[in-house]
Order: sequence, then C-alpha cells, then structure tokens
Amino acid sequence: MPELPEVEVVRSGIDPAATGAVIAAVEVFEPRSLRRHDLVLGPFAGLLEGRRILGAVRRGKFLWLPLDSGQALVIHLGMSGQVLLRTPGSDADRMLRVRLHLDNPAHGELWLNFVDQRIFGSMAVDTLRPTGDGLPAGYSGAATGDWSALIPSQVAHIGRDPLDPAFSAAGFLTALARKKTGIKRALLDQTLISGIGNIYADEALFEARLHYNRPADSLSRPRAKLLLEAVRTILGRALAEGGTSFDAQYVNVNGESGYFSHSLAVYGQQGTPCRRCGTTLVREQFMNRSSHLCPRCQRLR
DNA sequence: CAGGCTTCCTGCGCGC
DNA sequence: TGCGCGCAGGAAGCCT
Repeated sequence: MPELPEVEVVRSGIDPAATGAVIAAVEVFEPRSLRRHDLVLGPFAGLLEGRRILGAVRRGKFLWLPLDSGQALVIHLGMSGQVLLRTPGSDADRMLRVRLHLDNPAHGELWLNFVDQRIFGSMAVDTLRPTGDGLPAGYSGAATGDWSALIPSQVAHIGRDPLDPAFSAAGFLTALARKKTGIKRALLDQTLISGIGNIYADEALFEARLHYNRPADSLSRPRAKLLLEAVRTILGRALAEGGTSFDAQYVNVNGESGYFSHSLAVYGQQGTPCRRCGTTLVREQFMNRSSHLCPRCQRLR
C-alpha cells in the first residue's frame, strides 16, 4: 500500500509534467473518489478548469498541487490509488476514477489519470493556509514559490514526516513519551509522525527489535531515538528502491510496477525464518490489522 | 479527552 | 468449475 516512499515516487514523477501545466478539462467517472472535496468551495471540475499548476508538494502520504487560484488539488492514494500519466487518446485504464487534461507548455498535452480500485483514495480541491511555523509545508524537490509555506486545510493536522528537514525529532520523542498506547499505534498516528503505514511500521519495529504493543511511554529516550533511526532507515531504503509494492497495486507514474517486496524483512513473511535468528516469523492481529514480527527478537517483556 | 473501534470500498484468493 | 465469503488497510468520525 502506498506509504511515504511510494507517494514520493508519485510526487517526483508527476512534478515535471504537472508544474506549469494548465488544467484544460476534468472528467469525473466516480464521484465517490471526491469524498474529501468540500462542495461549499464550488464544484470540483469548475475549480480546476483553466487553472495553472504551480508545483507538487508532499507531506507524509498527502500530495497536493498548488494552483494559481490560491487553492490546491489534494490527492491521497488511500490503499490502492495510482496516478498515471498518459498520452491523450490512449486506452482507458481499468478502474479510472478521475482524469485531468493537462496542457504543459514544455511537454504538450497529456492526461493525468487517477486510478483507484478500492476508492479509499481521493481527490479534492482545498483552500491553502499558512503553516504555523512559516516553514515549507512539505517536500517539493528543489522547487519553491509563494505556495511553499502554505498547506491545504485538510492536511494541516497531519504531522511532518521524518524525511522532512523541518521535522522535529525532539518534538516527536517528547510526544511519544507521553503516549501510553502501543508503539505501533503511535507510529501509525499521522498527527504524531506521518508517512508510516502498516508495512513500514512492521519493518521499522523489526529493525528496532520492538514488539508492536510495547507501551510508547515505556521506551527510554535512547531506545526511542533508535526506533526513529530505524524508521528513517526503512523509509530511506524503500525510497532508494523506488517504493515498495507486493501485488502491483502500486504502479509508478509511468505505469511500471514498483515491486520490491523481496526487500521486506517481516511484512508478509510469516512462516519464513527470521533473517537475524532463524526463528519462524509470525503474523498476529493488532488494531484489527495484521502485524508481522519475530516472536524471539521482538518480545514484549 | 486520549484512545480505540467502526466504517467506507472492491478485487482477488481460497475453500468447498 | 463456480460460487461466495473473507481479507487487504488509510483515515475520518464516532463512540467510551
């Protein structure tokens, strides 16, 4: 499922095509994909048509394209969303939900297809507001503009991600020490730290040799620091590999499958030996979701 | 009021 | 072979 590395691959992939492009037309095939669009602002297509895209920004798993109207197109991939760039006239993608017709002064006309099997993802036009600290709202490559320190309203509550230069490790560690909940739940809390989903949470906990239900406030500061380092290592590694996917749900912007499941140490690896100690890895239910771990390396007590 | 459970969704895989 | 059930999970919202 798309987590920070996969979303960053999408962001960097569509950035050159989207930035500077004018949205000539919008086709909505599945209105449920606009669930997060607030109609008080106006109809989705009407707010986009004729507008120019100024950049491509990401915070955690949220992606947005600032527009010359002062608003932004917010994209969340959910668990099966894809953004595919296509040549106009090409065959319709399976489960195509929304299509933007882009006119890029450098690259000509192209289609930006939003494809989403399970419709957990969404597109929405949203207002932009200043970040509280005046720092860039998210990651946008080398590009900057008046929009850099602006964040969509519906993303404002999301915490910075660990690969964001403005991410505060000290702030995160302090907040973590106040949480009594299980450490995995804390890692998945996007207001605390963003970009981590079920796959990389399991991978990071394995790396840090921590049980998913270990109370967050029971970790010493150095231990919590090691966990944060593990998160950075796991996310950075996945990003370097181009994002992780295990069943071709995730496809990068060129339509090429990003399939790197072989690099996963525990996720989906139940029944196989732990690469550290050889103990058989297990899958357990936690938060109504699956958790994968080594029962020997990641003991609760 | 933090925490945790439920809901939204559909394609696919597996079992009978 | 075909059918149908259950699983997959990000995040909002509604409980307790």
